[in-house]
Parts: sequence; structure tokens; C-alpha cells
Amino acid sequence: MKLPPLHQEFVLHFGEMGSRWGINRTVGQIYALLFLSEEPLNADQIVDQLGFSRSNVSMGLKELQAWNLVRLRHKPDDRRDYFTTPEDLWEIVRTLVDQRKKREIDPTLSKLRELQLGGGDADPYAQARISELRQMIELLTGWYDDMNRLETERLVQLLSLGSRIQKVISATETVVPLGFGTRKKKSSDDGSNTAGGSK
Amino acid sequence: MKLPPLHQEFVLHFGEMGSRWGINRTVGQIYALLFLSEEPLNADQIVDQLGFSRSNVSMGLKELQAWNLVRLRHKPDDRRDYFTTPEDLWEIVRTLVDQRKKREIDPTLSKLRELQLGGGDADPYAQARISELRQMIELLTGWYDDMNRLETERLVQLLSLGSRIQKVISATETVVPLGFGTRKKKSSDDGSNTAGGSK
DNA sequence: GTTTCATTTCAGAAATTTCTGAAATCCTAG
DNA sequence: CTAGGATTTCAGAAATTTCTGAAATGAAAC
Repeated sequence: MKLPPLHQEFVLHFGEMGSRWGINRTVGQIYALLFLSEEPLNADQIVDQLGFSRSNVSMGLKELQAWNLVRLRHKPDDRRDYFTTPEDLWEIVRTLVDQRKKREIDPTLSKLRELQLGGGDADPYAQARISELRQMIELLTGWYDDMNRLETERLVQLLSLGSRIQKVISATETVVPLGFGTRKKKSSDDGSNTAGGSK
Repeated sequence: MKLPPLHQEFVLHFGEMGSRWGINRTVGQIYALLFLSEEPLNADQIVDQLGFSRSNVSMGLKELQAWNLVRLRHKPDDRRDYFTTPEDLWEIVRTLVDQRKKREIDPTLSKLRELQLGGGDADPYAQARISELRQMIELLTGWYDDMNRLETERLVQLLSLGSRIQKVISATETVVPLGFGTRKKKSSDDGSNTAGGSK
């Protein structure tokens, strides 16, 4: 691996972290390299810089495409594929979270719903526990879907506010007693066990 | 594995998902079993129900304790260790997110800061990219730390509001033109590259 | 102290995942 | 169609992770 020290450290770190992020070392390093590169890179350039086998790089790029984390580019008079990461970091983060949700959360949510439907009446405790878990995940993913629809600028605004948002809400509640802000409705649900047990 | 069908499916699912969640099958299954069990279980009971070796269960429980995901209990006249998961689901979610942040985010944030300090002046693009990434992570983790300080009830309130929070903010801004709600300050920062590029 | 259970450690076996080189496939240009 | 180059596939090798049984450690009861 022949890279400037900064790049080298960054790439190696992403390789190590890869395993914790559900991708492997190769994929992490390829992504890191692309992330730092202003110009799109082709597979052979990646091979040169990271020293993996050609086929391994090919696999890695394929996986990054499956994650939708890289963009394909082409140069005039050159039919090789060139790859980049999106310039906009928010686009990257959104993709990352979407993909992880799809892989790590959605299957479980489906399974929980399925279990609840097919469930007999045995073991009320386990059933309640599963129901509560499902409701919690629904609350969280519902909130996420909602946030995900916001424009980036609005999103940054909210994130910067942090918990100070509380003040805005309570201020609003006293000044303008609207219907939202207090825990209520959420249309219909089985209500078998409330996810928001205040403890 | 001798379990009621509901339990069995749930446990197997958590085992499969385990690998996507950065834990292994054994650990996932043990956790799932404890999650569904009203009564605390000891290691031998887990061995009986899941059919792993005694030592594997011991390792798994140790890992769950390292993640702080199980609680240790004792029964009178019985010196074996019994394990449960917290009754309060929010406590579980908070622990889970905390731990994943600690393992998956914090090391990278440290590394990015370190790279920025030690960085020479070569490759301005890569430097800017790293700085931008660091700022983005700081924004997100800062927001998270903030939210994490809220009581559960407040948290649920905010989550239920979802993006309708926008309305509250804009309403507040027009009615009571406060200082927050508009993007500003965040005390001091290097400002080398703004994380909130609107686009 | 000794006995008796419960738990942990650890080296190697088993299983899984990652990586490679060679061959196959797939363009596009001519 | 054929040639030339780029990319992908795939079977096996290499590396890593998980799992086990046996031995070691620990800790309460006597």
C-alpha cells in the first residue's frame, strides 16, 4: 500500500472499523480511499493503491454499489468504470442509515408482526414483550421516516437545536394550546402494551 | 433446542440477525431467550433450552454483561447466577444505542480529530473531507447526547411528534421571535468546512 | 483448613468469512 | 463476425471467528 500518511491512516482505520460496521476490511478501505479522492478512481487504480487482488476489488465495488454508497462515472474515450462517493455528506449519511435500517431493523419488524399474528394464546408474558418491542420499533422507525422527509437544511436546524426543542414546545403549549405536543391518539393500534412506560 | 414455537422462532431470528448487529449467533439467542423470559435464568437453564455448550453460554453471558445488556440476580439458598433483561424497554434501547455509539462511532471520531491535528498541509481536498466528516459526526453525536439526557416521557413525546415539530418551531418563530430556531453560534469551532451544506 | 458446586479459561476443532488466481463473460470497436 | 480489453464469477486457499471439552479457578458451606 503506497499512500500519503494521512490517507494511509484513514484508510486503515476504516478497514479496521469495517467489521464493526457490518462490512469487511476490503470494502471499508476501498470506501475510505474513494471518500478522500477528489477524482473518481477505477478498479486498477484501487488495486495499485491498496494492494488487493483485482477480483477482491471487483467484489468490494459490487458490494458498495449494492449499498448504494458509490456512484459510477465515465471518462471520454475510456470505457473503464470510475467510482466516487457523493460530494454531499448528508447524502452519504442518509444512504447509510437507510441501508442499515433496511438490513438490521426491517426484517425484525416483519418477524415481530408475523409472530404476533400467528401467535396462539400461550405465554402472555412473551406475547406482551414481543408486542411492546414491536411498538417501540414502530415508534422509532416512524419517527425516522418522518425526519428523513425533511430537507437537509431543516434537519440540520433541528439537530442543532438538540434538546432545547423542549423549550420551544413548552412555550408553544402555554401560548397556543394546540392538540399536538401532548401524548394522544396515533390513530388506531392494538394498544396491548404501551411502549412509553414512563418508568 | 426444546422451546414453545413462539419462543423458538423469536430466538432463531435473533440468532440470525445477531451477525448483522455485531454480536454472534449464540449471544443473540441467549439474549432473545432472556428477553422473553419473565423469570431470570441461570446458565444451565440456558444450556438446556438452547443446546450450546456450557462454556459457550458462559462466554455469551460474559459478552452480554460487557454490553451491559443483562442484569445479574440471585435467589435465596442458591448460589448460581441468574440473568434477566431490564423490564423497561427504553432502558434496553438506550443501552444498545450507547454501546453501539461507543464501539462504532467514538473511535472514528477520535481518529478523525487525531488526523486533523497531526495533518500536514498536503492534499487540501482530503483534509477538508476529513474535517467535514468530523463536524458531521460531532453534530450528530452532540444531538444524541442531548436527547439522551431527556426523561423517557419527554423523549416519547418528541418522537411521536416527528416532523410536525417543524410546525411548532415555525409557529414559535413568527409568534415569539426567539434566538434559537435559527442556525447560529454553537460557540467556537474551526469552521473550516460547514457540515450543513444545504443542497 | 477441606469439600463441593458454580463459573471461567483456554487450546484446539469446527464453521464461517474473506481473499485470490484462473477462467469465463461481457462489452465495444472495427 | 472477431479482437482486445474490462469486468465478473467461482472454486479452493487463507484467515478469522465461533464453539467445545477439559482443566483451572473461585467462592460459599462446613
